[in-house]
Amino acid sequence: MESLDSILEVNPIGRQYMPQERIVKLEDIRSHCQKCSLFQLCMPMGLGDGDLNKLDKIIKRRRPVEKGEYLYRMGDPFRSMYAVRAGSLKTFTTDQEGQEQIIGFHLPGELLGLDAISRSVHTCSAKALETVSVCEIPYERLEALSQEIPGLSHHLLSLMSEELQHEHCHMALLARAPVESRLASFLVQLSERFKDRGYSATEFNLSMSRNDIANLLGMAVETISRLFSQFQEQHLLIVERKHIQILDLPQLQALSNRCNPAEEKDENGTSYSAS
Amino acid sequence: MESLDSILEVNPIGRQYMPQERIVKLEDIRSHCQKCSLFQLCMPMGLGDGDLNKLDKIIKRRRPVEKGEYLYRMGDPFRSMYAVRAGSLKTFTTDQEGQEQIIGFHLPGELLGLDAISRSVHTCSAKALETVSVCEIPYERLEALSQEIPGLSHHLLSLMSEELQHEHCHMALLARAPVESRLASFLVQLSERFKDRGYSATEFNLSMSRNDIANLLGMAVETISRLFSQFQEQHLLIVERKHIQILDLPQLQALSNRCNPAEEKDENGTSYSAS
DNA sequence: GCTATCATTTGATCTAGATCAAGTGAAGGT
DNA sequence: ACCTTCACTTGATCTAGATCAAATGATAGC
Repeated sequence: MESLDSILEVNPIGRQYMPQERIVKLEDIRSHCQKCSLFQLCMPMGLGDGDLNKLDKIIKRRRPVEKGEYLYRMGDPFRSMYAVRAGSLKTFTTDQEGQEQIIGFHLPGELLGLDAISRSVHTCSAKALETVSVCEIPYERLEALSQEIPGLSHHLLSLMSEELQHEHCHMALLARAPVESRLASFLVQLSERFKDRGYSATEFNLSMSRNDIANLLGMAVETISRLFSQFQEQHLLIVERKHIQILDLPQLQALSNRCNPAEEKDENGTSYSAS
Repeated sequence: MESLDSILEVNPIGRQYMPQERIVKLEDIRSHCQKCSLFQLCMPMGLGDGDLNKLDKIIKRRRPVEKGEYLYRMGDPFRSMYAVRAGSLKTFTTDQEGQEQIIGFHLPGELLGLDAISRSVHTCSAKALETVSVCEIPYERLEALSQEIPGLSHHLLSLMSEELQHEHCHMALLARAPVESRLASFLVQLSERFKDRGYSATEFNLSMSRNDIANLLGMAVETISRLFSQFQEQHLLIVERKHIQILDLPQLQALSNRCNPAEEKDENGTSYSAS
């Protein structure tokens, strides 16, 4: 019996968002972090075989989550973190008026749920954008394990710290960037994430609706639509429905004037002036 | 010789932003987490005396950072975290064009630097808004300590998770909220933080400029100014220069329609529809 | 295959909030 | 005490992007 890993691996480029065609019997699956092609993404530490086995043992597999279903909801008790194996999700909060605010989209190899640690309650909801397969990692056991495996808790901190950095960029985007930069930035980021996962950086499918993109980027659906058309006219990309082909990645990167480290240029004298 | 703790404690309400009037000789200060009035804020774990002493030993005190000076800069190697003892700072990133994006303001009892863990380089700069006194916590030693003190690394994770939650709220604010809500939300949050620190929830001084507030909230200075005037006309508050007196906190809370958990109302049938 | 529903596109307006342009007032340096 | 500078306020305009309004195309259920 084939594991989901290999199914994921044989998925042709740009098709990682297609529903799985094969049905995998739950009882036949073992987690096998060691063999998981995503391992480097979700737990990239220098673990020995023994440690890997320990980690392996606490990881549970869940029944795949179908498109539109929740992995967890805001307010649910926090018991586990999740690593995406295949498919994609969105996480979002809901305010008093029921207005949804999307926090992010999550691709294979990414961990979610880390924001719930402090309150032991999920502070956002996670909903499948398409059929999703996840590894469930009971937090209590992970924490116990981190006493045994040095470096594990540093790794978790490191992951959260990266998430914080990413959100800082996103804040800058929402606070200052014009709409073109926002969408460009979104696309460049997606492109990078696909590349990291071994997929094409220039051709992929969007699993989320225009509405979701608009929501994430703090703009109206219509604006997203117009921008896609505009980018296409400018020969930056070709878009057809969910399918994106990027033609001019450098130009998109230029547009997405991201809040990059701005590479230490310490020769400016303005530094110490109070503002 | 008086420690900074007691200086902080005797500061009259609403004056925590005033520069310290006393000069404290560095060599006379011991950290003394045990006696620090802020301890509950920065390290609220159930630590025994032994553990407290261990923590105490690794904490260094730095020369106060004067207004306008940097505690650290984006790109600096990450070696320590910092706990604010007195005064306040802002953290911000700088993009390629030198545009600054403020991430947040930091009050006594708050930790900063956690976002730098993953890259071992600071990803934002921290600048004093007024004279600031901080405890420096060398990260390497803290990490070593977390092997000895169970709960310490959970606490760090918990702190970061809270920061993530806060930034999710802030993202929702930037993405959707009208300007009145943004400023109201900012003020309500400040009020809560002051209250948590034992200060007045309704009367305080802003250590940051209108410009900084505008930057944080993604709007123009002029808009901030107009809103302060408007809120004053509506008798929500009295503002004079840096000094704020909140008259109608409930109304401000109502305005700041924050991305609150929206208290589980699970009876809605729309839940499982794909979006 | 047919139909209802929903996502997306495109065009036409409208407006919240930015930008521009003067003032005004505080604070800090000499 | 005076001057310079810089933070803040207030008013007038301008515009990016939202909202409103159709039309079109895709998808799912029957």
